[in-house]
Amino acid sequence: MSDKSSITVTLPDGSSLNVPRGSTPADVAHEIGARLAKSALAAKADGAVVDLARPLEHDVRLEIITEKSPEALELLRHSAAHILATAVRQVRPEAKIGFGPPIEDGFYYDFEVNEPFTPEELQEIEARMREVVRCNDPFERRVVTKQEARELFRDDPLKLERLEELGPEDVITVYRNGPFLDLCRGPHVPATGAVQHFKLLSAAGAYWRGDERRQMLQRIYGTAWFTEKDLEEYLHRLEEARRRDHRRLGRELGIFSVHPEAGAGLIHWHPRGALIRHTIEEFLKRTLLENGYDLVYTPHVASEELYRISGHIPTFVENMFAPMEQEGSERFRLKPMNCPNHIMIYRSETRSYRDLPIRYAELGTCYRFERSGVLHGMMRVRGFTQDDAHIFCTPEQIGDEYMRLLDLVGFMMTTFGYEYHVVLSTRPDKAIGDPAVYDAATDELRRVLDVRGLDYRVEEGGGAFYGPKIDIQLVDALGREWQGPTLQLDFNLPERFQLEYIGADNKPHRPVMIHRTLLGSMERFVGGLIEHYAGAFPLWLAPEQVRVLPITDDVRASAAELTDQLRRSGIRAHLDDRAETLGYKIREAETLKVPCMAVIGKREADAGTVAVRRRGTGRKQEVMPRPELIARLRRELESRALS
RNA sequence: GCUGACGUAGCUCAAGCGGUAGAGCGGCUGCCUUGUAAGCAGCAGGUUAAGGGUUCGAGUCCCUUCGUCAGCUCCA
Repeated sequence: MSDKSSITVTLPDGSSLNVPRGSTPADVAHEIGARLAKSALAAKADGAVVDLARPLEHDVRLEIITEKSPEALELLRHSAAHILATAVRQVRPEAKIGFGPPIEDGFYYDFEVNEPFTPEELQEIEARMREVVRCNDPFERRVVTKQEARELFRDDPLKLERLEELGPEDVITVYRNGPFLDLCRGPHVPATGAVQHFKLLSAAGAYWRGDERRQMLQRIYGTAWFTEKDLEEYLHRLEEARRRDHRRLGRELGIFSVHPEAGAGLIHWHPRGALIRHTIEEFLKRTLLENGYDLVYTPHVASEELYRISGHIPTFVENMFAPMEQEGSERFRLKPMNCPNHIMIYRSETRSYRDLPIRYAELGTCYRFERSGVLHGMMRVRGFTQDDAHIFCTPEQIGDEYMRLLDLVGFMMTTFGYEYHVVLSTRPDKAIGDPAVYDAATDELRRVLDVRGLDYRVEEGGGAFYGPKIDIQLVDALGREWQGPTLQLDFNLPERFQLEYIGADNKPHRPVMIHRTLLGSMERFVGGLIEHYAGAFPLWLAPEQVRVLPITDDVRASAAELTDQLRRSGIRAHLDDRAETLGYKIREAETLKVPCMAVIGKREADAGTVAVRRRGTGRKQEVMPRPELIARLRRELESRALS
């Protein structure tokens, strides 16, 4: 119990402390120990993160935030953003300040400036930031009235705009560090000196408030960490991502190319890439047939009428290629998606409840006119082949179908070596139809996820207007997340196309549809795999599985024979009988990331053996009888082993 | 689409203030017959992205178009 002049502070370990009213978390940290006082950055008071210098007025549960705390990096980066703005104001006194939040792995700050920042200027700004850090100015919080704030930011129109959105119930706070003052909710680290390990990364335009109709500001990105080691590790991760870039590896490994003459965003699959794709497609189709899907093919163009019925015109037009005009004919469109065509097939006969579920799958090639600025290697293109399927079923079958889908997703992702997260998206405000139907379906998806024991995140209101969905987020070898499979329920298209099936009651009923993709598009999926594997595809996917390397011309025949044996066993093998040294041939095979090198010298030719060197293992070779090599490779292929 | 940067041989990159476009790798030819990540030599390869302009003279300066990259906005 505390009297009027003191308050009780309860610490995370359950112990409590009496301190004078108005003490700060810094005081409390000091009370606990000198070490903690030194490492304290901020505090969590009754769950809310506050500054170390914020006076405590009531009894409170208090937790001191240090580098180790989960909130700490965000705090550090937010303060780093202020330091950035401080420096920018020195270099560009005219700069108007926008927002400067922490983001994953770093921070940014948006400025309205007369001229965009140059790379050299970024270096200068970074140098000035180090000055600001050296000054170790405290971050001082102050509560102000709206009128005061208007006065303080009278030269910063962007801040004023934000200010006017604050309501009377909002506490308006400003933070000062040295010469720099910002309208900011905080909290911050105690002083600029806490931000030691940082680097500015890039500058680029960014629309004010993310609205392309508003003016473009100049955004500077940076990263900040608590230790030099963390910073270096992060920069190393960026480097690693560059090293794995599918655009670079795609060219070096002979996987794909794009050509201005042929059109931006249109992928040309080279033989090696085509073989990877073929292997995946074959595996996928076999799996789908085993799982009760029917394969279909539908045309690449369709009459505009189809998209008027589906509703894609007008909602999707800006993503579609312009119509093709034909004399004496209706207008045609390149298809941007496969669903309307699959619906045509469904509608081609009267369906009975006994036929359902019907699962149509197609590797359907679609074309979308993506805005030029978004094109990116194989990941974002204008022509792509979707691993698409549409399941038509009764409302009662939804749960069962999702159960099967989740199993299939798990199988596929494990096969390619991806970890994944599951996200359930629920009804948004703009949803059509009976909310009860939408919610019941959502509950069913929830139940299915629970039955399968999957951990999942819920994105409230994140669903499409036409139905809830389950999204799968892939985690690749670098820990980056990618949009993976999506399992989208649709109440809308069956309605628009007036789909029916005859029920057991001999009356027509409306089926529901599930749009699902497991791999997304072949382009994006293979692009992702290149980066996931860093170009080193596992044996079963590698376009060239074995390279046979004769050391001299004398053993060429023996090596050619082995190549034939491998090929007859269903192994993709090539003979490299060029007049080059073994070292040269090995270097090239390693560069192309061929999983297995089979070396034949005089010893091996005489003994009928082969010296096997696996990719990336250096000089460690293993000599074995040739049938054994074939048997081992066969086993590895059949298991689709990942390494 | 927007902002900025960039576009030189197949690839990676050079070419003060505007003054005859170079190198390595790769390719081809020949020699070498090679034992675990680059053997030696020679040769070919360019309307400097395309188009226009300024200039005695443009890879270099200006404009337009196309493309690429970093972001923004938007999505398989």
